[in-house]
Amino acid sequence: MRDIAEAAGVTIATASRSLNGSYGVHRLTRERVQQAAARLNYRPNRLARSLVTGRSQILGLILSDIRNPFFAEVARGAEDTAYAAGCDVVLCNSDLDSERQRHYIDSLMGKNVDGIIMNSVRALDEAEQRRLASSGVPIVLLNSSAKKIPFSTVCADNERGGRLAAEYLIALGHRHLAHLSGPRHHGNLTQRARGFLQAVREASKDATVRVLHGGHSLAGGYVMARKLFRERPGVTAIFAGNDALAFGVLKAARECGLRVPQDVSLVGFDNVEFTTIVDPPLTTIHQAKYEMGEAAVSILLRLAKGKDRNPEDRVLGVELIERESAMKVNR
Amino acid sequence: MRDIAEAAGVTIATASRSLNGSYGVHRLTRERVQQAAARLNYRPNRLARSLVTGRSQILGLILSDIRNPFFAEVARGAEDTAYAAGCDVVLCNSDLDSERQRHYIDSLMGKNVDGIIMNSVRALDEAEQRRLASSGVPIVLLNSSAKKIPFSTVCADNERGGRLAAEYLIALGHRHLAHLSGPRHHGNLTQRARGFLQAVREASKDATVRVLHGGHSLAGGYVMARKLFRERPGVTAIFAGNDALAFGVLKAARECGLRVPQDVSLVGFDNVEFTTIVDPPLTTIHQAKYEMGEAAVSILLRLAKGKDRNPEDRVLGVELIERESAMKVNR
DNA sequence: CTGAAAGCGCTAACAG
DNA sequence: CTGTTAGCGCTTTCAG
Repeated sequence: MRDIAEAAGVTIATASRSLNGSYGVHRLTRERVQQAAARLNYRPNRLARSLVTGRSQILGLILSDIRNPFFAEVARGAEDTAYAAGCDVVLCNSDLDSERQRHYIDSLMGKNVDGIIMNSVRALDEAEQRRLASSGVPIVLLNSSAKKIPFSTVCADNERGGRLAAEYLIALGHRHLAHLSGPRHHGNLTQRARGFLQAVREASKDATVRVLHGGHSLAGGYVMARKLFRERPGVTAIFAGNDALAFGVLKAARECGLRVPQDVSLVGFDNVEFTTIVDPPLTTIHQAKYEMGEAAVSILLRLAKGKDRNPEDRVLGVELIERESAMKVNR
Repeated sequence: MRDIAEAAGVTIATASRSLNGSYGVHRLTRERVQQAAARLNYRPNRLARSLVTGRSQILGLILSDIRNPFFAEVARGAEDTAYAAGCDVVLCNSDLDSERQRHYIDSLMGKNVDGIIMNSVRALDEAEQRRLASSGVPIVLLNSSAKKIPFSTVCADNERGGRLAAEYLIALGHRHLAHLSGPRHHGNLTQRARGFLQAVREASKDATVRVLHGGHSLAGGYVMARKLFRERPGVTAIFAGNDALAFGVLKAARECGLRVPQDVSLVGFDNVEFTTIVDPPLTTIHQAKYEMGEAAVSILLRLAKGKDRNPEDRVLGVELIERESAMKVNR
């Protein structure tokens, strides 16, 4: 920058003013500076700028695992809107591990990030959560925090999604249900389970539902489904807490010689792209993943502006997508 | 930092030395400083440090689209090794768009990143590529650049993978083949096509292969396959340039009432997780995706160390994974 | 409208 | 072993 100031015959202060929008520079001076900048193909050092302004144009994105297509979609939505706003996003895979989450939070804050998106904060104890919330860095969570700690949140109406699945399966005549729900105390999955169970009870006196816990991805669904099929408890329909789990079920079913949906109906949650190409195409609860990323970033950006710092909760609608993995009960 | 220096009764310089590893601080002094730091829960400002050291502990990752499971896997490998080395990675989705790539390169360099991983640099013209290569920032590409521009590269042996697919299909008796190859001049896909075509020619005089170009993801494969099936050219086997394309083929086949592999055999490339859960499980060429991310970062880190700045080319092996989407030709 | 000067938080010579 | 002093590249008062 010193170079271009010299080349344009001004001081570095005027150069700075010319390059940024700040008013109060003669039009001709500004043009001279800009030309000099272009000629020397000047690239501003954003670190230096951040050091003085206190803002970094960097957002943190702490997710369980980017290999989960759900998160990939959220990440893309987040990145696109960050891009539009001139921000970069740093990607952090936490595996929901508290150690790793702490590391990232520290690291991000040391970089003066303008905000952080986390899919969950449950791995941290309450004191840490409280400290996080009051650190001054805008934070948005991708599940309903439900706690008295004032984080912003963006999430789908998980409970409603669970209800939708239940009502659908009950309407198809199923009475012996199973629900694969991933790890206990996993925010979103827990809410889906709650909605599902409530709706089943409300809809039918004689329905039974067996709830299994395990991993939250394909492998977990596979393991739980194997267990379920081995014990042959006569369930005719399964609601998987997410599509990855449902894919695991599909795999297990094929291996066990069970046909979906003839032998067992299956409903997932998320509506990831692959639901359309598996066989049978998966009936599932749609949630707006890309839009969640968008929403999270836009909240962060608003918060970072500094005006109003009130947390915001945004809940996105869900919708049953009927495909071919569920059918009327046939016994 | 001033605060903890004061609290420990030393100058800020000694504080700095105590907190970093630099030798030459009395053990007791160091301990005092560290305790003070802990007590005031001090968090170093990494931007300030970067400003003076010139290194940022940030890596850039410019990919087409993180929603592609292949890239998600690479990203995870990259992020894990970056994490182990105390680096952050900023995620950039380029869609292979040159404008967006330029933006990210500028932005990353403005942040003094220690290195950049790009899946391809073909969208940039040669002058830009050359400028990039000589910018001083370590760069590694995820395809073989093949150009005289000295980028480091990490990629699978794509040509060999193509050959493997060809030899396999020919051995199964197929003579009327099709290859879905994505966009023209897409580095990796082009190499796979070359290997495939060469091996077909070498293996059989009377084999024909129809090559189609189009998108490089599920939707593209779907469109190409529809076209192919509509024209019914009697092909008995398809080699898709990647698994996403193959999934598109599967979808199109189901819609057209064609059975895989009875009516048409299918081989993919990548071996993403979903190959195991589609029906039929996809026979494909495995490439080490996670390891590519690892390798890319480790090269970057070595280059960033500053010692030897020679570019490095790492090519990872491939392997045919036989599942159920291909069988002996039956006519 | 422009220049001079202070300083963001930290590291790295160079003395002592 | 520790303190003093520059300065990384930029923004931002405060004067003029």
